[in-house]
Amino acid sequence: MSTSTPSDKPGSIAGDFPPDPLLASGSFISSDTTAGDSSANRRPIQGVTRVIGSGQNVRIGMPKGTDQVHQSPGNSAQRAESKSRKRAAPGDNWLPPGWKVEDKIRTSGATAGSVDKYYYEPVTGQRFRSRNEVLYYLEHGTSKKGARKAANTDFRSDQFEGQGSKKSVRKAKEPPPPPPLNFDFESPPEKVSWAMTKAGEEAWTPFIGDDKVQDSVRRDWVTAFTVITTQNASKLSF
DNA sequence: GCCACCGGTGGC
DNA sequence: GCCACCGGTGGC
Repeated sequence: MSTSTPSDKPGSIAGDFPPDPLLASGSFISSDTTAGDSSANRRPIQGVTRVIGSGQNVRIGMPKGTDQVHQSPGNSAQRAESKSRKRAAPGDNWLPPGWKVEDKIRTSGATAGSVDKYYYEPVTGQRFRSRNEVLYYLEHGTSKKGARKAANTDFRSDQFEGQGSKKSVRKAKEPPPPPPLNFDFESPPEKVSWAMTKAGEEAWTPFIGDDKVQDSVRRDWVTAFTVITTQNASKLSF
């Protein structure tokens, strides 16, 4: 019983939304969709899964009365974050707004009971298996391994970049193009307004003045934000 | 010892 | 061939 009342918020505004997604790191509201049947589930036996918005971390399930640790988030979530190898993400604070995290609990095998985390890109629904994969995607705009396919179908091709160019057809193996981090830190937009274009959806569209910000630009923002907060967090001096 | 990450594989 | 899942490992 998903209870996502589409019609609440009596006098909900419509003009100026306060929080700029780029500034609010882990805060995000997500209606509890996916009741566990939508699409992913081809196998007969499957573990409990839980999709949540970024910013929180829920762990549920527990095959067989195994009494596992009762997670106690506490505040130890600010330990080592510098290293880029393992054990890097305390929480999911590094996740850009809109991304979903799915905790999948294994139900069989020698590792039954352990949890796998999957990250979903908000627009395409692409799935990633680790923080590294997500960061790579954010920075390169593509995943290393030809991407596992998307689950969603909310494509929104950018309607620009004319230049009548012939879009290179993705070659099987081709080193990713130069770092696509395009953000002018020197002179960022003075004001950005975010409007919800689809009620009930997490589709916020940025506007600068009356001009809609290109989706590709929006992505650059996300990338810049992520890069900064995850790789240079301690040395900000812009 | 814990746990994030990724390789590899088996089912569809 | 695609995709979800498990196994195993290496870093902490």
